[in-house]
Amino acid sequence: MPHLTDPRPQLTERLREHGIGPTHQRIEIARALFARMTHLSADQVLAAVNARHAETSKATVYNTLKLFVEKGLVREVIVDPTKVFYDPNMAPHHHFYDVETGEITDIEADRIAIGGLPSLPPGKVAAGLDLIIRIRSGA
Amino acid sequence: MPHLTDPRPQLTERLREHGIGPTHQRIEIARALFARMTHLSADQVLAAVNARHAETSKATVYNTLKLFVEKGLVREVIVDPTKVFYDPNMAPHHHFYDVETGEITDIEADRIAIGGLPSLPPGKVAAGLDLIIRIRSGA
DNA sequence: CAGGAGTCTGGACTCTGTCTAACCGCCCGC
DNA sequence: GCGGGCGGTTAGACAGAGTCCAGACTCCTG
Ligand SMILES: [Mn+2]
Ligand SMILES: [Mn+2]
Ligand SMILES: [Zn+2]
Ligand SMILES: [Zn+2]
Repeated sequence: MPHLTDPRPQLTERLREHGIGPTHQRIEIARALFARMTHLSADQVLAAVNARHAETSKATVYNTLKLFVEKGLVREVIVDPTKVFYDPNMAPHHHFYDVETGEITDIEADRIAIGGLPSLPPGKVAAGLDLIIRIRSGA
Repeated sequence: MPHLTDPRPQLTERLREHGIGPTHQRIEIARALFARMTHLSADQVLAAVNARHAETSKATVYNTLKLFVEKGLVREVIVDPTKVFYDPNMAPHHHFYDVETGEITDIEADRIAIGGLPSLPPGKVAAGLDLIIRIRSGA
């Protein structure tokens, strides 16, 4: 009996709740994201999942991350022009992005008030609102 | 005598104000951006500059856009995970991003009030604040 | 005219992400 | 048990954005 509870049954349940068939690879990818609760790139997910021994291909990591986004299990964070990060925190929130280190930090949404949002162009609906505060080490 | 005034002297002056030596290629790249006053990708700049006949290499377009950003002549807009857009509008402002068409539209900064910004991590200074409203065609 | 700093360039290269066609594994009907 | 079917996985080829490099060009200066 492991000291800490095995997270896999919880992850399996979470995948099912989102209409995602829980395969071995999908559970491991979800575990990489939800165990750390940090912002990981596809490459970092691939490395994390295959850390002990090769389990999952690059194609499956990309396919699965796209599926997770479609199903609302994780969201994309677009701050670095060279790669997408995946965020297991689905609560409304914003981000600090350190342009020197690449570090991404959450900002709780209710700490920030955004007022006077303009009306959307006709026939359009909002699909998301991203607020990114770019920071660097002090002058 | 051309019907409209030649924009090149004005562009030359603008480059000099930013400490950028005004070469032929740099003037043409600046013209592509400031004549249109829209958000262009590096590829679109390359195409615009070479529309009549080949004038400027891909390497020079990338080098020059990076130089323009360093010198504060234009800014990057990071909304599309596959490419960077360059924005000649340096006034503080935000963006609509249509996730279906890729269209980027400006939102004047003074229409939006952002309150309760959290204190920055210690030793860090703000390098920029980006607000992106992702939109798509209505349900 | 020689030297040198700054700039420009083709093309090779890297990296992220996509695609394809084969393959695997599980379930289900027989 | 046996044969299909079907969703899922895979290696590796491929595509596109962006970088790097070594050579060439431009222009100024001594
Ligand atoms: Mn890129
Ligand atoms: Mn990319
Ligand atoms: Zn986050
Ligand atoms: Zn803009």
